[in-house]
Amino acid sequence: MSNRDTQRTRRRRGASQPTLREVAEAAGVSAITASRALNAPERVNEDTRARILEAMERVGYVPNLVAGSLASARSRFIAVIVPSLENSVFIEVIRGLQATFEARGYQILLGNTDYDLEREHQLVRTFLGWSCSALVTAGLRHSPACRALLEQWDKPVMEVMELGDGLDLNVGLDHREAGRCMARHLLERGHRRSVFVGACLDRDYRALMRYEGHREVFENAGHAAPLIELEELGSLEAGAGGLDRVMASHRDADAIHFANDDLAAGALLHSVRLGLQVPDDIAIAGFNGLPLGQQLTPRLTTIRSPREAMGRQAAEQVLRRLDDRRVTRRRRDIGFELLVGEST
Amino acid sequence: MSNRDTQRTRRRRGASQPTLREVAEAAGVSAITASRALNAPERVNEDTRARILEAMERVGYVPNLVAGSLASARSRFIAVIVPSLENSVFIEVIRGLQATFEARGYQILLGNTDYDLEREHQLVRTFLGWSCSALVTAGLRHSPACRALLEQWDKPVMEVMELGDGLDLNVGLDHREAGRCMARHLLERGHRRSVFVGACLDRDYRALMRYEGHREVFENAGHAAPLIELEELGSLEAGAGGLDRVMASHRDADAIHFANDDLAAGALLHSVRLGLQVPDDIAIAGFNGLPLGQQLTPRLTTIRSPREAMGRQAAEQVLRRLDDRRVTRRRRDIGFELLVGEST
DNA sequence: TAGAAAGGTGTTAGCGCTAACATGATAGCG
DNA sequence: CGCTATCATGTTAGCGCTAACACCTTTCTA
Repeated sequence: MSNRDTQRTRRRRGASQPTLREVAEAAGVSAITASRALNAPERVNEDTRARILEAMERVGYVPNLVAGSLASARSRFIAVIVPSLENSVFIEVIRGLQATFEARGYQILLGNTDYDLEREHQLVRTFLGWSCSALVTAGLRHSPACRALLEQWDKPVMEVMELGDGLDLNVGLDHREAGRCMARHLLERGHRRSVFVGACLDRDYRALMRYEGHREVFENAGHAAPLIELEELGSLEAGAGGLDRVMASHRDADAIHFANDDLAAGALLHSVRLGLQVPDDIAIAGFNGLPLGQQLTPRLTTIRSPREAMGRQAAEQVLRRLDDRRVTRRRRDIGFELLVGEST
Repeated sequence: MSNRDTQRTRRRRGASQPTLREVAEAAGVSAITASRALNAPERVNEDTRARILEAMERVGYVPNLVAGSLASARSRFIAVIVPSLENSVFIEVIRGLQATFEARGYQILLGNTDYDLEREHQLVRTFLGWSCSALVTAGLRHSPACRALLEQWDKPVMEVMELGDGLDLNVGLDHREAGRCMARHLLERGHRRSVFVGACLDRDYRALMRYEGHREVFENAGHAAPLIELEELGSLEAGAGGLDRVMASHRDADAIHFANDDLAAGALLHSVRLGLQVPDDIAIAGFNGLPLGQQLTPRLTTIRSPREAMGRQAAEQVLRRLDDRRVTRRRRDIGFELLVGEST
């Protein structure tokens, strides 16, 4: 008796939530049967299961998922790591991931690196500590320590956004080719003196890859491929500023290839204020295929990348793996589409 | 010996990650000291701590946060529940929350209800099962069961977006008053025949509150306050369609008060295509204060709500509570600002 | 009709960590 | 010098759940 009292004083939570054991007692079964009623219904007799569910309802049982994860050494978490939440591009990928994973009962753990590889490493460590079922990260670049950590991890790792030699699974598009594609289009339209305008290209290295594709095409055709780098990653205001800078420094430019649609749309809107005719005075092209570009007059020429679909496909590949089904291709090119508007 | 063998065969994970116990052995201390080296450094001698950290580094220790949470009955999770990820408004709030919580070492668990209160209840149950430290949810409306669950929960609950009688903490703005504010502005500018255009007002009930404020002002001034409801929540295309519908059904309208900036901007861009003069032929007003509206010509009259700041303030209030500091006001009006452009 | 297979449930022993209490050493004090 | 206070560390006992195995019953098979 005194022994029992001692034990009781050492309990952490006096009046905590009802536990599975209490539910089991209320239903006249063992704890493991109650556990199975939730996690493996097909292994429990139907009547027994109904009795257990009724007991759960009655006592107000809320499963302790932390305890379940510890015991089973897995959680229904999917770690998702992106470099930024400012950029609508990542939001759309997240949306695709979230919809697909949530429908299958997985919970997303969202991490934001702010374009810092060290921060990514730290997030990966934290997420591994949560026994995630899989990890999805934007991009193929990681710190060596982070790469090592992920390589020795035995669960699916998915890298999205770009295409290349990845750790495990990969769904993305070829940014260099996208840059080439737009450059070819500009040449076809007769624009020879095109300026590429990007921002923070050290962090937004996918935009840099697009520039490299652009430069390759222009230089192969015997033209220069000047580059202007802005300070702000992607906003309408920055795009307006970009147009001003091109007008000031490249007075003979006949086209601007912007790193993204936010910049391009900002420039297009600004061109109205400056009284410039697009594309006659200057052509404007973007990247992303945002709806805004299609609502402007003239419509923005851009490249649409299926971002939500990318998230969805990535999630499906990961789920295949989690279901122990064969993953047909570890690397999957999601492609892109040139949308020709009247701005070029 | 045979006993030990039996035990060994019953282990779940043969070659699992190194545990705290192994780190402790490597450093020549007990497990609890190693635990304290991470979670309560001030309670461990500096040299001992350095030795432990070095051992962790050496063996590649990754803390098992699931086990820690189970033992301590708390996690560093903050549940965040929003009705949609399509709407940039929620994204911005999430950004504010995320930045503030992440800086303090909390991890956000993001849930999307798709405007379904039953789904919200389910998410709340799941999140409580993860021993979250606090819960942030968008809006004051919940299912009765969900409300009951949250009321008996003993951790901070924060409701954001709107202002009113909440469960616990509340940071938001008065949408009815915002609707009144814009309506007064329209009257001041001489617009008497104003149409309110919203979308899915059963789900976007905050927009409905703005309409009610709008109607109150117009009716008190002796004018009608017609309402048109669109099918799509907020997109440029839907806004263009909204303008068409107003032109078709209210030929004498002199102003359109849109439920949000996406719709309003869509209409403004469409007005160019229709050859309408804004505001002379028709005035256009929005809500949200998106950057896009300020880049259009004419600039969009709208109401700016400080959404990222709302997220940040909400997070700070919750952190105060978690730090056991006094929360000065449980309800906090974040306010709004009328941005007058040339579109009215 | 014996034996195997399948179905349904229970017992036991942890998962890896930390709360609570315990202990020993050192410092501070009159 | 004995007393308490503080610091640094250790021992013990779970947190609530599920994997692994065990066992009994019922059904199927040859």
